Amino acid sequence: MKPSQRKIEIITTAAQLFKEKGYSAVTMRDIAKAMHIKAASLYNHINSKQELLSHIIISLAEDFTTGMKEVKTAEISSIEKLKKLVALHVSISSNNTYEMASLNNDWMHLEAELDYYLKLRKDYEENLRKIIKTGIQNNEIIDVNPEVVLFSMLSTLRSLYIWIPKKEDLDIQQFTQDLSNVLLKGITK
Amino acid sequence: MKPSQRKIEIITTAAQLFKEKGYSAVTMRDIAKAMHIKAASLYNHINSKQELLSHIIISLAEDFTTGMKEVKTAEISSIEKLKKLVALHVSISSNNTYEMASLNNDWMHLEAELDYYLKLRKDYEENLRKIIKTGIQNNEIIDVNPEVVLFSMLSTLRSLYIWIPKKEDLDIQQFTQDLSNVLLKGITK
DNA sequence: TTACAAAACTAACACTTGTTAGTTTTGTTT
DNA sequence: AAACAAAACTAACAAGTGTTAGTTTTGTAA
Repeated sequence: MKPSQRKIEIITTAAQLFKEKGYSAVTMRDIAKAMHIKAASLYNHINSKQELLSHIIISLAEDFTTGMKEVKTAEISSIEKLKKLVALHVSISSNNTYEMASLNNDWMHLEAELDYYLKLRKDYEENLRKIIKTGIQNNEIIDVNPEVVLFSMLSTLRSLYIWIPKKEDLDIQQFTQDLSNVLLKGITK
Repeated sequence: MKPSQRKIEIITTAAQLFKEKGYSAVTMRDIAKAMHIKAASLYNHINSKQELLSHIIISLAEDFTTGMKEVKTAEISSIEKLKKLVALHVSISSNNTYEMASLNNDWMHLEAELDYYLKLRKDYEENLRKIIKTGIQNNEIIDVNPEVVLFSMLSTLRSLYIWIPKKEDLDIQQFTQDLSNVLLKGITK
C-alpha cells in the first residue's frame, strides 16, 4: 500500500522542518502547525513520528543504492563511473534537498530500520571504494591513499544538499560538469 | 574568569554526547549519568545546557578565525594559503573531533550567540573565497566557478571530524599531504 | 577538630513530549 | 436527504524536559 496524498504532504512538511532543526528538535505540534491542523490529526494519516523519519531516509537511501547498481555494472572506465556518480548525487540532492538533510544528520535516530540503513550505506561506500581502487590499478587514477579519495569525494557529494538551494539560478548541468572537473582534475594549473 | 576543571569535564562530556545524538536529543540527565552524578549537580558548575553548546561552538569557531587571520596575511601564494588552510582544518579537527560535530550540526540551536557565530562563519567563507578568486586571477588556479571550488573544499574540510577518528593509526602529517594533493591537484593522471 | 567552601544529593516545579480515545465536521456517493 | 468514510477536532495521558531550592556530604586549610 503506497502512501496517500495527505500522508505525502505530511512527510514533505516534516522533511522541511527536520532540515531546519533536526529530527529531535521538531515536535509533532510543529509539523501540525505548519500544516494548519492539530497534532492529533496527523495520526489519522501516519503511525508515528519515527515512521516519518524512516520513510524519508530509507526511500532516499534506496535511490542511491539503485543508482550505484546501475553505475557499477556499466561497461565504462573508472573515471566515467565516478562522473556518473557525481551526476547521480547532484540529481538526487537537487530533487530532495530537505530529505538529504535527514539522511545526513538524523540517521542515528532511526529505530527499527537503523541496521538496514547502515547496511545500505556500508554497501554504497564499499562499491565506491572498489571503483576507486580499480581506477588506481588501471592507472586511471593517481597512486594516492584510496581512503583519502573516497573521503574527499563523499564529503563533497554528501554536502550538495546544503549548497544547491543556496544558488538560486543554478544551471544543474553546468554545475555537474564543473564539480566533476574540480573533483577529478583538481584545481591547480 | 576561565572555566574550572570540573566545568571543562562537563563540557567535554557534553560534546561527546552531542556528537552521538545531537544537542536536542541529549538531556542533562544523559550528561549527568555519563559523569556518574545527578543532573542537578551539574548546575553547581554551569549555568545552562545552552551554555555548554555555546562554549563548544564559539571557542572552536574562534580558533578557525584566528587561523584564517594568520593565513590570509601571510606573504605566500594562493595555493600555499590553501595548503595552510587544509593543515589548519586537519589540526583543529583531529584535536576536537567531538566539538566539531556540534559546530557542524548544532549551530542552529545557539540562542544568544547565534548571530556572532554566523558572522564568524560568513567572514571565514568570504576570506576563503577571496583567496580562491585571487588564485584564479594569478593563474595559479584553473578558471572554474570559484563557488564550486569553495564548496568542494569546505565540504571536505568540514567533514574531517567524521573520518579522522575512524582511521586508528592515522599519520596526521601524511594525511595532510595526501589531502592537499587530492584537493588541489585532483586525482586524474 | 573545627570551619568552610566545593560539590554532591533529594525533591520538586512548570512545561513539553508523542500518542490515544472519543467526538464532530467535511465532503462525496447513493 | 441519507449514509458513510475521510479527516479534522477536543481532551487527556504518562513520561520526560531543563532547572531551582534547600540539604547533606566531601575534602582541605586553619
